[in-house]
Amino acid sequence: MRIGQLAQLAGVETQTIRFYEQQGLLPPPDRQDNGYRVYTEKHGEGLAFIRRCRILGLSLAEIHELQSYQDDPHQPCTAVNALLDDHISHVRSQITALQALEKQLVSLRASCNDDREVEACGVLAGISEGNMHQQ
Amino acid sequence: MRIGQLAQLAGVETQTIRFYEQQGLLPPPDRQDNGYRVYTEKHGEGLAFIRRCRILGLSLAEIHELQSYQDDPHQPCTAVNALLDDHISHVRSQITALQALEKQLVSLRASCNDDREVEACGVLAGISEGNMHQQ
DNA sequence: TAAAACTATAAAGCTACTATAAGGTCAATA
DNA sequence: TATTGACCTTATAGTAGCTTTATAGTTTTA
Ligand SMILES: [Zn+2]
Ligand SMILES: [Zn+2]
Ligand SMILES: [Zn+2]
Ligand SMILES: [Zn+2]
Repeated sequence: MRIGQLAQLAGVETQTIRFYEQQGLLPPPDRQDNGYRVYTEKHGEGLAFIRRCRILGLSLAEIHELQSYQDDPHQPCTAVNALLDDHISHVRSQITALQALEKQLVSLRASCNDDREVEACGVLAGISEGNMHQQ
Repeated sequence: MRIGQLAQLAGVETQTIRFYEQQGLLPPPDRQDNGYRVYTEKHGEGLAFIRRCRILGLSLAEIHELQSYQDDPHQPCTAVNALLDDHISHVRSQITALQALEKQLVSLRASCNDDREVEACGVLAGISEGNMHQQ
């Protein structure tokens, strides 16, 4: 299987596959005489794993870490679970931060109705005057 | 006022100020004979405006847009308000996406207790098997 | 046979900075 | 006077995760 077909199966661009190889997330495949990469089903599974991790918001470094655990199947899986716990708290703190932000933005927006001149815009005034309760 | 003092007042690094100048967000200040930048209070206000926008999560492009509205103070402020509305919906959709993500991650995490081997880890199995209800 | 479609590598671009390098300027000190 | 230290200058590279572009070689199709 060549790179284009693998890309189509996985729903990614060919460059993304080469990028993952370069980053050490996909093992370098064999090459044909002309230099074309030849992929096996294993590569397909590896790529699918990476993509599902990315959909879950895991960084390439976190994926790399998961892969290193997979290479040692008889270790306890504590580290895997811990990685996920950490990631969940990443996500939760992002949510919290964004919710606080949303509140600020909504209150800022409420300080202006349309049909004003820029000079009198409540939004711009709110930003300029800096009466933003931080954090 | 030189760059270091302005930086301290605004709570940013000097490089950040030069960066904003380079990006066209801060007007190029006058220079002393030795080439040092000399800032006025106007620059301080401009920088404070940018920083408050950044705290609100606005991109440099959005800030640039806001500045262009400020240059035309007698226009109606509809566009300003619209920009903020757009940004609020950016933030809201990020929140929604992250909340969905959190759900997936929590359910994935629940599929494993500690004290298993990596081979039998419910988390890794959950990712590998791809039984993730997308979006 | 010639164009279309595919593959290859290398390098730049994206965001919003941050960090590093290599050097010039200035006031105070030894 | 020489030197230290704090400040300033520009230019360049690094961060994350790709995407885009450039340039070129190969295979497939019309
Ligand atoms: Zn994470
Ligand atoms: Zn307004
Ligand atoms: Zn926005
Ligand atoms: Zn586990």
